[in-house]
Amino acid sequence: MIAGISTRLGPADAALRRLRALGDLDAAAIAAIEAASTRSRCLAPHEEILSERERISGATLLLEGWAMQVRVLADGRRQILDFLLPGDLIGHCHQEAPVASSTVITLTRARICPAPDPMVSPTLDHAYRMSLALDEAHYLRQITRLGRMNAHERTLDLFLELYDRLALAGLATDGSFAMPATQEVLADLLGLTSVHINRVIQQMRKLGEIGWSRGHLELHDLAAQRDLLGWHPVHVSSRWPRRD
Amino acid sequence: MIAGISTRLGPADAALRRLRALGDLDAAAIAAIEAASTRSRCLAPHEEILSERERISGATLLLEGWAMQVRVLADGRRQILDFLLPGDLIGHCHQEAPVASSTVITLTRARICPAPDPMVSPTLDHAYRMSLALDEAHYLRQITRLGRMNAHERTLDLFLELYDRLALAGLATDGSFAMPATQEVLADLLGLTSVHINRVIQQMRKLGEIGWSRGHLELHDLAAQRDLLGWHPVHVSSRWPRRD
DNA sequence: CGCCCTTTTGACGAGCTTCAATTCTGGTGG
DNA sequence: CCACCAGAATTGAAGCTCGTCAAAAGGGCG
Repeated sequence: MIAGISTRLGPADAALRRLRALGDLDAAAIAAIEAASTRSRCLAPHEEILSERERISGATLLLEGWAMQVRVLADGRRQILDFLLPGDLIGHCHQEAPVASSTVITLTRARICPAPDPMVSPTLDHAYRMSLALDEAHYLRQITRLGRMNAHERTLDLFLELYDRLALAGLATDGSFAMPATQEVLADLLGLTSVHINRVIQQMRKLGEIGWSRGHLELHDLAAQRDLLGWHPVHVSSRWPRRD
Repeated sequence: MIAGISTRLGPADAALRRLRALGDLDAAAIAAIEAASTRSRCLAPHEEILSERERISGATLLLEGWAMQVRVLADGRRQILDFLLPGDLIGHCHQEAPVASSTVITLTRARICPAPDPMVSPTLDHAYRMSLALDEAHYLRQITRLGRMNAHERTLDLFLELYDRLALAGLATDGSFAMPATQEVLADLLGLTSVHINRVIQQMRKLGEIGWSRGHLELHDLAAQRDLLGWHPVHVSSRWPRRD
């Protein structure tokens, strides 16, 4: 079992919570996820899950821990495209003979398992599609962050995104959550240097916007920060439509 | 007919070429596209095709002209997320009851039609999936551009992307293509100001990297520029697998 | 021909980077 | 239990890229 994660819950617990939040799952879907999670395997930090431009064998479900999609330029500059959190799908895509569009590396110790086939239940298929739509929303948000926000806004906006995403999996409440990324990792995601991120973070602490110590992040006024950044709930689609 | 576009070709010509480049289309697919293109309609520049957070009625196919996915911050800052070029699908997504993830506006005069239902042919369905995968690749490329490239690299990288995308639809050859975007539009896509874009462009002209006048852009050494930026062909998937 | 949008230019300032050194922290072994 | 170590956070000084403001020049279309 991974340190810092409750042992009273099944290994798929957070992931299951997230998928259920994306759409009601029927018994078949839940059983399939629980079955898949028994074939999970544990990864150390910085282990590669997918390699850019290599074939993907099948979709993977991230059960515990964080991972990141990464792209590295010829001269070594690194851009982190997105974080992957418990319950996120890795290498899930739209086509046969798929090829990884980016490298995926664990950030922390992590547990993964093969993602159950969406054919087992239309509700699971729906949840997967929602997950894909959310991925796209995250990319668009990241583009906006990098293109048109300053360092302070980028950092705050990222924290708000992480809070909402982790809350889906039950891993964040009351504006606070476990934050395993280093400032250097944040810098590579936000298109900044770790030195500058550090200065921004210190200012945010001074202003009382956040608290961050020992891997635990606290957002002090969610509502105020959200409308500072023009937040509105991500709403990619309605719930799984029920037949009346 | 739209000025500057050959009148000897059907209105769906460039779009059809692009989709055929994404995977061999069978007769049913081609017929469906040609049928859909007879129900096309013409839009003026700056007309809205989709509105963020509103319901999408169905996917749209861009036949001629350019459009752009846009997001506007509360204080008016604008980020262009991506350009949409002839043959691109608009509002194509993974789920029922879909909601637009961003606003889509025409950049030039444009012609659109309802995208034919992918159910008419598995080859068409495959082309649509390829198109989705390419969209994702464009987002990731845009994130990398904004996060880890300087102004000069961003501009060059964008031009190379546009060249490759337009070439798919037969709208670019020998390193040159019609470029309808203003420098201000480029700035809003590349996360810069139009003043700075202007200075970068002038430098590129002086260095002999590009020529750009009267809406026509020329890249002077594709190969050299490509490996300057670590280019490699976008390869999201194999062609439609043929049954042996 | 004249208007409006786009491009271009200049001067100045701010935000972020770079480099380098120092302090802190959590984990390890004696 | 404490000394030690490596990675992470922090600090300072200096400089460059890019933004801002403002004004002028160009170019296409009615």
